[in-house]
Amino acid sequence: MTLSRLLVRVFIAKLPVMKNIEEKSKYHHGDLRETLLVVATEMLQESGLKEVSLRKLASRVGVSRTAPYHHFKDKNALLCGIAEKGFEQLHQINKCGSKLEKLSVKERFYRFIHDYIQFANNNPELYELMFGRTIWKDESSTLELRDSAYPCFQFQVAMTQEWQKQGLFNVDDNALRVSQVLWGTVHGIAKLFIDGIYTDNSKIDEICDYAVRLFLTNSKE
Amino acid sequence: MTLSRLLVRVFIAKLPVMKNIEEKSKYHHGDLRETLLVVATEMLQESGLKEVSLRKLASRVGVSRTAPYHHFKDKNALLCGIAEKGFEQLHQINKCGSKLEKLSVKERFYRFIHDYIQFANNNPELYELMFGRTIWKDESSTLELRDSAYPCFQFQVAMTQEWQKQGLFNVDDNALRVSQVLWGTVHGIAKLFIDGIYTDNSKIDEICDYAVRLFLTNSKE
DNA sequence: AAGCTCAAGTTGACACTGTCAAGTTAGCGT
DNA sequence: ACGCTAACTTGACAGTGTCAACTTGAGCTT
Repeated sequence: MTLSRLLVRVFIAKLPVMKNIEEKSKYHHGDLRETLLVVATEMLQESGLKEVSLRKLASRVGVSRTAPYHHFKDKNALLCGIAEKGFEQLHQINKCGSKLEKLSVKERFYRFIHDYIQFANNNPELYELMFGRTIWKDESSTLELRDSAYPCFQFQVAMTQEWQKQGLFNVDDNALRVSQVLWGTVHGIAKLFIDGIYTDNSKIDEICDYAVRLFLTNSKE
Repeated sequence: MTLSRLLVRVFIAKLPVMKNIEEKSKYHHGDLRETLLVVATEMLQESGLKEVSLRKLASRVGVSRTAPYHHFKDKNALLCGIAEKGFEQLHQINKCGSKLEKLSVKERFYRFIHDYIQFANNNPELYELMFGRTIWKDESSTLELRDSAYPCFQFQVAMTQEWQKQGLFNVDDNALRVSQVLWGTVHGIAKLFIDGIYTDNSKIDEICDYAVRLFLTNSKE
């Protein structure tokens, strides 16, 4: 939080735009867009989605209320920008998990489910935003958001195909459909925890275990 | 919508509070609480959660901005009131589905999954409210809400136990955990549709089929 | 070097929100 | 007939997203 903000400052310092090293009298901010994203993400994770307001954000960054509008069409576009980065993170996690070749397929499958729900639970507000209707319903998602989210979705289908090949699921089944059900399951469990309906976080691992078990009792591997 | 509102009016007419049949000069509304719930539900289903504002609601009911505060502590309490009725509906659907004794267990299981997702899809805004963090997170749920939601949750565990007894799932497995995973799956799929991430509604049935298949390939029945 | 352009930043304003405090109305039981 | 009190009212406040109109200043052209 303080660190990430510091990194932005360093980044700013490197830009040719800055006249001198001291940050005084900076009518032009330098890289306001990036700073807004970073600070907004901080606010999101600290106090939740409904606490993120453009005005508070602007004042926290030290800029006027309407300055953000020169970098984001509206609030929704800003939120899409935050979510974008979230999808890159999640995609990264999935890629890492599928590369662990020392593990058996079953173990990798367990790892996927576990890591996914862990990510959601570690970043509840970000996850809420990434998969919430705020940014998806009514065609409100940005093009850039879709560009970062769709590869993440597709990767999950690809993983499912791999699991099918390795005998975890029937190869004849439609991979997209299987993946949609699997994703539904992890998404649903994650949401029920995040939204406060499943309240006992200490049972997360146990529930993941059961999810794996229910899907794999009949697998060949 | 028009019907439900009419019913309320009829209800009002029956109340001794009303001085005369014509609805003029009604400083005291009669049954404002119920009317607010009905009209708010209409607004919710017509235009979505974020379009429901106390002020619009009040003006639509024909009452001053702050009148609702004499029947609901705050906006959250009103929303909880709406959700309450939703849970009673859902509970009813589950009860009906489990009573169809002509069907086989497998068919009843399919029926549960299908009906659940159908309910969510037919009442997307209501479902969003019922299971959203708006009313659940931060201890914001009303006592009355919990009184209507918990039985609904428990019924799903009871159904799971029944399915275990009938050989659909291992009897030795913890029913609560199995039910949590099953519910996670239907909830997740429902949410992904409602929130606009799964967009092709014509594939709902197919996805339900796969969900059932993935869970039941190893069942004894 | 002077001047122009145009993105980046500014203030003021508007309509909307939830909610509180203080006042008014009228139905009920005594 | 009279008050009590729940139900309902208006006024006010702080907060929101967003638009229109204005200012600033960095960088290119001449």
